[in-house]
Amino acid sequence: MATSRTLEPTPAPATACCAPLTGAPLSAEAAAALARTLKAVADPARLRLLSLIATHEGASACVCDLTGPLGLSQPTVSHHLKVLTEAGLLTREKRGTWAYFTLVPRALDALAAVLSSRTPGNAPA
Amino acid sequence: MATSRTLEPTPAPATACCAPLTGAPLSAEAAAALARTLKAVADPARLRLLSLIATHEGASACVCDLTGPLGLSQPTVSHHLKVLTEAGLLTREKRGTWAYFTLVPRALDALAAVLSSRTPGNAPA
DNA sequence: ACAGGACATCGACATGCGTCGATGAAGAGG
DNA sequence: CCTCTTCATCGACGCATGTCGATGTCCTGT
Repeated sequence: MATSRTLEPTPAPATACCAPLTGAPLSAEAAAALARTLKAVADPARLRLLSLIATHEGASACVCDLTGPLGLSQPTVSHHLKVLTEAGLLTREKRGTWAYFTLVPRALDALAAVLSSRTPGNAPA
Repeated sequence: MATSRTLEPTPAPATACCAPLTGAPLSAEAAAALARTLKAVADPARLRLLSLIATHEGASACVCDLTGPLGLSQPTVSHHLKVLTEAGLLTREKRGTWAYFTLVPRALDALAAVLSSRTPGNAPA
């Protein structure tokens, strides 16, 4: 629904950037944004997808490589991959007939940093 | 449905303990357990609850302290606190008429550690 | 004993979400 | 040109979940 069409594939910037969570009370907007990203990860199928892609050769895999291990239909896998991509956790690259999905390196770490009380120390890169 | 009834209030031990996620493919059971804990956190109201309790004096708060800032009804807040408690993220302590909720120190960090590719290095304690 | 406050539970409602089969679009190959 | 494979989208179904008002339980204070 929304207004009309969301053409941008990644409206959410992976995470609310930097909210310690245990440091200061979250605003309603920050909580909603963070929850949206967390909801993308809080699913068994999507967790396994992230894990499968991460451990795959080259850290990238196509849909046909994932339907088997997951035991889900191709449309369902495609749907989950879209959710993860829109959450900023995966990138899609079309190579000929195949679509290869690669996980965004820093995305999961950023999400983890928000949850933990942290002290990130230094910028990783 | 599961089998029948889960009488134990905390069936999930906060997290699947130690699953790098980006290290080896998750099993269906591990993914389900991890998703169950993540689902408890993937909610705006519950994220704000965690944040409010963490930043509260003594890192513990009663229900009456939380309904106001959240803007939700008392039964709803009580429900969310129950979900967080059953996920192993909060502990409930009844003091007289009031019920004080405190967040389990290591729980969020453990969850964050599973998400990030990490390198735990040393036990944080 | 009685009244009042704090919290949990119950039942109900609306919405969201995961899953599938069927169909459509895009490219590779004979 | 035609066919086959790969993937995305559509429509639909059923279950899970967030929210509330009403009610019940426990404790405190008069």
